[in-house]
Amino acid sequence: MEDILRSLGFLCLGSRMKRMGEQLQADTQRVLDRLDMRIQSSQYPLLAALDRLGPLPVGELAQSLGVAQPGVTRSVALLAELGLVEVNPADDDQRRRIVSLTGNGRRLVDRAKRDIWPSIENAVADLCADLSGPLLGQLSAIEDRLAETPLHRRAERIATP
Amino acid sequence: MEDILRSLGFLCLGSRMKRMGEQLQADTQRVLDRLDMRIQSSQYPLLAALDRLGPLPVGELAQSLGVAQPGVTRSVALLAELGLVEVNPADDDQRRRIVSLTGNGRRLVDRAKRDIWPSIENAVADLCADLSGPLLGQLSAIEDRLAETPLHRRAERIATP
DNA sequence: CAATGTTATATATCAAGTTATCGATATGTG
DNA sequence: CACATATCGATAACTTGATATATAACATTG
Repeated sequence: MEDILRSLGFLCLGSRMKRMGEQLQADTQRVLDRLDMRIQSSQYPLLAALDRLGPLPVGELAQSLGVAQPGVTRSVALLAELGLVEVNPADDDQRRRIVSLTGNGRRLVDRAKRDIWPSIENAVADLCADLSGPLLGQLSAIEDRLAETPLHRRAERIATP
Repeated sequence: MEDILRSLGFLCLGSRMKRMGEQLQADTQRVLDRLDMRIQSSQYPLLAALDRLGPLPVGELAQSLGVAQPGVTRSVALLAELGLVEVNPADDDQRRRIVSLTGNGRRLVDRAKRDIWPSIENAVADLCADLSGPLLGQLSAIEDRLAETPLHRRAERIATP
């Protein structure tokens, strides 16, 4: 069965990258599911941002993640519900709401950094290893490799030391 | 402001590709909006599939687009509402519903192929021109170029002959 | 040939992104 | 100081992807 997005080349690059991104996220989710991490893979970038940059107001969090502000508001509400982040008004400006990791959030991130992220990162690096040349060719290679060996099996194989 | 997805490299490749795909689709939409095409950019792959492969049942359409079947069912219902596609039961198997372009759909696709798709394709090709080397570097270059000159301005500059 | 199983599609629900808009707080100026 | 304007975040409505499940038609088999 012909893969239309692949055949259309540059014309549908956006749709194709979105599709690949979704597949990678879904595969990553399967890796996370095997451990008892019960949050969605899509929430990790927000936690990682707080880890790297420290407490941030909603707007700056949105900027550093490259998504629109309402998306961050929703994610923060969800993570606050789970007790992983908390929100406090800024001292100097009552409009700004500063998001920070809670103790539980901190522990989860530390554990993820130690036990999980390395194996995901290695699996994706393995997926993209030794690629070169034009973008469309690299994308095709990644799709082919992923069809052959899904990401969660690569994460098994490449156990973290 | 640090771009977290970029900093995280392979770990968040899925989120990053999804984000880039969404931006490309949104930019493409802006190109389409300037003409009087009033359908969403995300519907074009389905129309292109019917154009290239001819009438297809829902399931095969889903496979050739690389998306799940319910998504196709919904898109088809929408395009049928607009009078661009029609659905008929297969002769031999009453379960299969064959999707095909209507006269209006055919005309829209022909017009898009002549007037619009080439300029989008050229704009994206321009965006990706002269890239080589590792994937992450190419993605960064595309993000940088897109921030400097959005796709819809590239489509203006590179008028189709 | 009736019962059971399989397949194709539709429907329901959820997730996560978007834009547009509202309310509350800051800010700046006449 | 008061009022107009700007900014921050929340909310609503929509889009489009996903999965799970229901329904209807076909296939198989005892």
